[in-house]
Amino acid sequence: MATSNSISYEIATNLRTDILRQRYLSGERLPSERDLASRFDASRGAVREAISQLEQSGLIEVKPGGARVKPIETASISVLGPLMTLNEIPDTALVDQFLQTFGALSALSAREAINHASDEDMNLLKQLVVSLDNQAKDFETMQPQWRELLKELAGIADNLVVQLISNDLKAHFVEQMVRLGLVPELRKKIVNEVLSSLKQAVANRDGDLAHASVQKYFDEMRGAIHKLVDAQQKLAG
Amino acid sequence: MATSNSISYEIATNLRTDILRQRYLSGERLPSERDLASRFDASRGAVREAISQLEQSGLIEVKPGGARVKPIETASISVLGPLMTLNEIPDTALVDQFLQTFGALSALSAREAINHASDEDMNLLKQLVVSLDNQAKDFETMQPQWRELLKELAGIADNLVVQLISNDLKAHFVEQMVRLGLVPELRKKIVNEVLSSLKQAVANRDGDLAHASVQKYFDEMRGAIHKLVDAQQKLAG
DNA sequence: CGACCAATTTGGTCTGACCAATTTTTTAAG
DNA sequence: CTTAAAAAATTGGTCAGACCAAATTGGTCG
Repeated sequence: MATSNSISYEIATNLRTDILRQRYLSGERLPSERDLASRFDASRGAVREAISQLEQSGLIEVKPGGARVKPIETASISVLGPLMTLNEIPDTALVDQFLQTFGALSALSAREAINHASDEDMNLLKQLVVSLDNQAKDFETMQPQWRELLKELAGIADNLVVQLISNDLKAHFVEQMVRLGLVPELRKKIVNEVLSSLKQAVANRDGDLAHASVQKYFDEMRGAIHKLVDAQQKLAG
Repeated sequence: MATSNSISYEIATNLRTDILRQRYLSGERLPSERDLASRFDASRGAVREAISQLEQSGLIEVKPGGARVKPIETASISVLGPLMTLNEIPDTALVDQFLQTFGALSALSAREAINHASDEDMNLLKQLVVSLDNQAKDFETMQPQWRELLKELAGIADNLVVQLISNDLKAHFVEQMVRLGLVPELRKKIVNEVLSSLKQAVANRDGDLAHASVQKYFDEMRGAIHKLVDAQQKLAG
């Protein structure tokens, strides 16, 4: 959890929030380390560690003379989580973009997994899919098994790049969604269709069908979450 | 450039390499900060900054008592670049995985861009595609324009998540490919097909076709690079 | 052999200092 | 008054030495 206590962590969080909230605009200079140290009532060392983190996440560029804020678009994925929790209600567009992207990567994993799975892998996948299909079709009960399935698919696909990306996305995003209580209501009809085609894909070793199935599931989630967030936003006025 | 000079950067690079080379195995404890300081002939502060970077990239977990190495699969994308440059000849599977993943994301961008582009955007895209088509079909001359096109597509698609991921992938990977002299030889026939369908996609606002075209281009690259790396590996024995 | 306790080690933080590069201010020249 | 050069102040990079609390280690005792 990256030393979730610790002064430097606190400072980094504070500065990151300020930058993402555009309290420091892109191109602007950050206060000097000495300033920040006294402002946060900490030592320069602690401030430097915090700044080092922000630098590695691409939010600032620090060089002799001063540290400057960089445009958000040039940052690293690690800013996604903080960006998500900036407001009580998450940014609809951002959530949608996340689901779209994560969906594409998951679908990719699914295709590759099915195409390259060993017989043993296939048996495991069959079990998981059947078990998913035999369950109540509401999001919350299915979610853990979906994650298990996706994790298994990722493992079988054995694509380190996707895996690393997914780490970042999950670490910095998925948990936030759960924390924010974003529980979408999926249409049973669609879910059944997805599960059905997924079973078929596993049975016939049809990677493309698996790809399409997973894609469809994420698209359904996108729609559902969109509605949900819209509703939340109306409540909040 | 993340303060590419600086002692702490050097230390971080050294330790990262050691970890990726599995000189420190997963679960193992790293030497203490004081040890590392004397070993690198640096101050503890510098070592701490280096360690802070490794921690943020998910390679180690540091807590009172000692820092432990984590399994690579749980790391962040930022380790891709270092992983790529570990050996003179890049890991074939890794390059392939990268192209597959980056291709999927680019294809996604292309579809979304075409589907949501303004008339102005479309005109720009038309220009870029035509300009690409009017060119020699070898990789090196086309590459800059391809990157320009992909960048433009990403901008129009306006998917921050994809953008951030691409930043990491590019920063930590693409430049390494260029540096390693990985210049694939694409088949002109395929490239022409891709460009042709891409033109058509732009002309007809066909997002799915754009998706398929970009995908096809990356697939061709995968094949070409695969051959190329194989050849290099044979040379190196 | 296992449970318990003291000594040691380790990370987290602080203070204060020095250097080189950069920025800002002052000064001098046109 | 503008501009260019020089001096002063600021800033990041690094170091040394110190203290604390948590964790590890090693020895001791039941």
